[in-house]
Amino acid sequence: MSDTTATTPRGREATRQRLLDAAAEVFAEVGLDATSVESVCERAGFTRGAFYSNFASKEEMFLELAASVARSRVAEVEARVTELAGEGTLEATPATAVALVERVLDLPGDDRLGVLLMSEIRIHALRNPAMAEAFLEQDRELGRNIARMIGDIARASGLRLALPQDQVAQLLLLVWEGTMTRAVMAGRDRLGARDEVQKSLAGVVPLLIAGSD
Amino acid sequence: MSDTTATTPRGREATRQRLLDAAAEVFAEVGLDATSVESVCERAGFTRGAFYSNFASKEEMFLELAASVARSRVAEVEARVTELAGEGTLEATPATAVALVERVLDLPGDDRLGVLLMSEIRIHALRNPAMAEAFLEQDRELGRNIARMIGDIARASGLRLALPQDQVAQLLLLVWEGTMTRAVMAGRDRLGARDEVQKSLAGVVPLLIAGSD
DNA sequence: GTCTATAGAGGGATAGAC
DNA sequence: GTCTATCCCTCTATAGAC
Repeated sequence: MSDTTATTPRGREATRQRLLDAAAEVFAEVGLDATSVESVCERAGFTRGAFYSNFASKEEMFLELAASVARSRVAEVEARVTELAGEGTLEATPATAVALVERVLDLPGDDRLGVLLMSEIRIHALRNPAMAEAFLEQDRELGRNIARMIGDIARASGLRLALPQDQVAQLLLLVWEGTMTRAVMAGRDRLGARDEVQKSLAGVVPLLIAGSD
Repeated sequence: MSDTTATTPRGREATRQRLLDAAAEVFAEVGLDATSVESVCERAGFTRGAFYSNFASKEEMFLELAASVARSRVAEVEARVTELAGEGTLEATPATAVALVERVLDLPGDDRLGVLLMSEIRIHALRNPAMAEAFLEQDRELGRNIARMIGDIARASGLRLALPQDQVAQLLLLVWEGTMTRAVMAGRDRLGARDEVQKSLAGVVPLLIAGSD
């Protein structure tokens, strides 16, 4: 059935994944430098031997995790934008456009741990040119997808954008990120954070999408 | 002249300050956890003995540094807002208001190292409730001052705000921070970063301050 | 008040058993 | 492929000299 190339064909992938999942939690909770390989292994139910059989080092694993998170986020947003475009449910007023933006940007794992993990990735990107390039590329890719959605909404609804698509998209991402961060810092849970983000967007989005037709 | 209470009256304060300055750099460059007390002392021109004579631990020093940075930022912004109000130079159009906002928010030390240090402080605040409270209080205080300035400008210029003062202020801070972070990550120098921030603000500010009478 | 020396703990990475 | 044992280095924090 499944291809049995080496010794534990799907076991290896499963181990890698369990280690990566555990690492995502620990990295988020205490940061890369304060994370011991042992603590990751413990949470995943392995010992250090398994870790070093799958990853060259703690840093290499962090890079892989960051890349994986970036891919997931971009793919998820792209899928939602495409889905939205396919549904043809893009008619909106400046007020109801907020819900569409929320539907696209409310990513899975964008809870307390997710925000912490993204913050951890971001600060390492600030210090590491290679990571910075990858981070900014993810940011641009997210921006392109949001810009596409914004453009679709404006076109379908006869609304005029107050700023160029790209700038609107970057602004939305920035408001989302900043508001989420502040909400998490204030101890809001997932619902409370969503609430604050919605309030922020409800203020900003109508200014960006002015009615015209 | 100066009060000679103990042994080295102003020498002690000078040592503390040199250690704090050195620590600010190292914390920014590599992060709290990757910082060794030794590296801070080396940069300040001392050895570990001097450090532990002045600070209880690395963490305690970080807290003190974070508090000091927060105080400076709040004080600087407040001083500029008050200065601006005193000058009576608050007449502005939606376009020229950008320069006033810039003049207040372009803080000293808001270069690459400053952004890194604030990011480091922020991520620890995300993980530490006590630091979070202090960080959010600084944020609110900055917001109050910006809101005051925004209100003054609108009143003096006969402009109408598109959103409540507080929300406008928070949005400006958020745009400032997000744009600066992205600019630093892209490797922009101080001038390049200012440029990007100005472009962002030039887009957003006119939407927030709509002309009326 | 600052320096040198050192104790003591922790963690990254490797080697070899199974 | 995973586990156990271990090497070795780094770092925090303290004790005592000056």
